[in-house]
Amino acid sequence: MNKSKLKPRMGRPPVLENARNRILEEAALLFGKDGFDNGSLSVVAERLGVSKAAVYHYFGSKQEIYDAIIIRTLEGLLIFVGNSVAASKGGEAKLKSFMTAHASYFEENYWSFVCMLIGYGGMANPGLKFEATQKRVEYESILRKIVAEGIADGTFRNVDVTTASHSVLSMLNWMVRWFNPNGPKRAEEFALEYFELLTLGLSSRQ
Amino acid sequence: MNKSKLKPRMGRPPVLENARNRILEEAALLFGKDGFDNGSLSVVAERLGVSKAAVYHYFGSKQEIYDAIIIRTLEGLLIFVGNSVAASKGGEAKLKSFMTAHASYFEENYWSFVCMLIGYGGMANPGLKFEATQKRVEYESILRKIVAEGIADGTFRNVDVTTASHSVLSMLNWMVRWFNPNGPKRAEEFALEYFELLTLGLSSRQ
DNA sequence: GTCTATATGGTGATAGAC
DNA sequence: GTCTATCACCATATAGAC
Repeated sequence: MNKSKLKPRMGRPPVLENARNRILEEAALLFGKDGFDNGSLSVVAERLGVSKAAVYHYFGSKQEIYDAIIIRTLEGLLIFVGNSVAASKGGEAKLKSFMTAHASYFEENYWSFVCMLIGYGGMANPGLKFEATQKRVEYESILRKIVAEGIADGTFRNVDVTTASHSVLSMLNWMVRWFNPNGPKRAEEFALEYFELLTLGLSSRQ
Repeated sequence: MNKSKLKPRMGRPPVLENARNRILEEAALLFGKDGFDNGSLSVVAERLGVSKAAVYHYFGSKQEIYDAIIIRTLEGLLIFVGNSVAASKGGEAKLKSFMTAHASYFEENYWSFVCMLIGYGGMANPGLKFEATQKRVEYESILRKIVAEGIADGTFRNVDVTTASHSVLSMLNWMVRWFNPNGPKRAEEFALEYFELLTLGLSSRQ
């Protein structure tokens, strides 16, 4: 008999301040933990205290949200690591800066970074936005330049630039496998240890 | 009017020979390419020419199929790499064997391996079967032993065993990011290059 | 052992009121 | 800008016939 709604609206619905950013952050947390497919936008909406439809007001699709996370994370990485490297002089110092800055940024933006790594292409993801691919190439080229210049000025041995660059990125990115954000060890420490191992080498031969 | 089925069965339905294995192979291919969530069992069934229900006759759930792929792949890796290492003498030779055998096995069992890497735990997967975790630890301990013995007999510098082991596994596993199964370069070549770089070091200092 | 048919449930996405 | 309500879809998984 009672036709009135259970929860009559008393006024205007709450406005979501800084909506796009908050959605991206919540989504990154969710996708990072549960994966892109398992992370539901209903949960994102719920956590922000709005409806799912409200989320769709700001982004056209789930994929669009994911892409935005990746692009944003890559952009930040590029700037942060780029600046850090630029502030160092000499091949070894630059390489060390690259590695520790990368690790720092990874830890600081943990879930977004995890998001990026799991959908990173890697296993041949053709849907990846061109913009992201471009930024990734740009990022890798910073590292390649460090290695190439180090070889040119005699700081580094005459190794293959691609092999060396890839091995650095492998160690840094696979760190997600060992790193625990709540653990005692900072990502930067990992990076430093890798740096020393890689530059000095494992072998005791001279 | 015609009540007869379009495709009346002439006899017994086809028997799926070696059913479990064929399901695992087809599923590994699918999961590796599309991911666990996107890979549908309907497709597996279709490709094998049976119904989805038939697949469920052999496995209780989708997760069970996935787990079986991982376990099987890890078991094979453990045996293959273990034998290869055992056949080599000396720290450097053993490490080289470990790395090249790992790469070989990776290439030979490409899609299953990709399956394993994407759901590998890494990003804190609590659902991972205990059996898989155990095998992973066992596998890692082969490598740790190589490094530790190499340090003990003076072949290697006195590095941190965990750091060194992790850097080796990082390079090998993140290879999935650069390796193209249809490309000109074999996985073993990657591994060899990483081996040389890691043992000799990047720096030209003596 | 395999089939057809269906239960069940959750997802992304949309329409239209306010 | 946000809501409620709902659509359309497709997945896993199951029941029961043959």
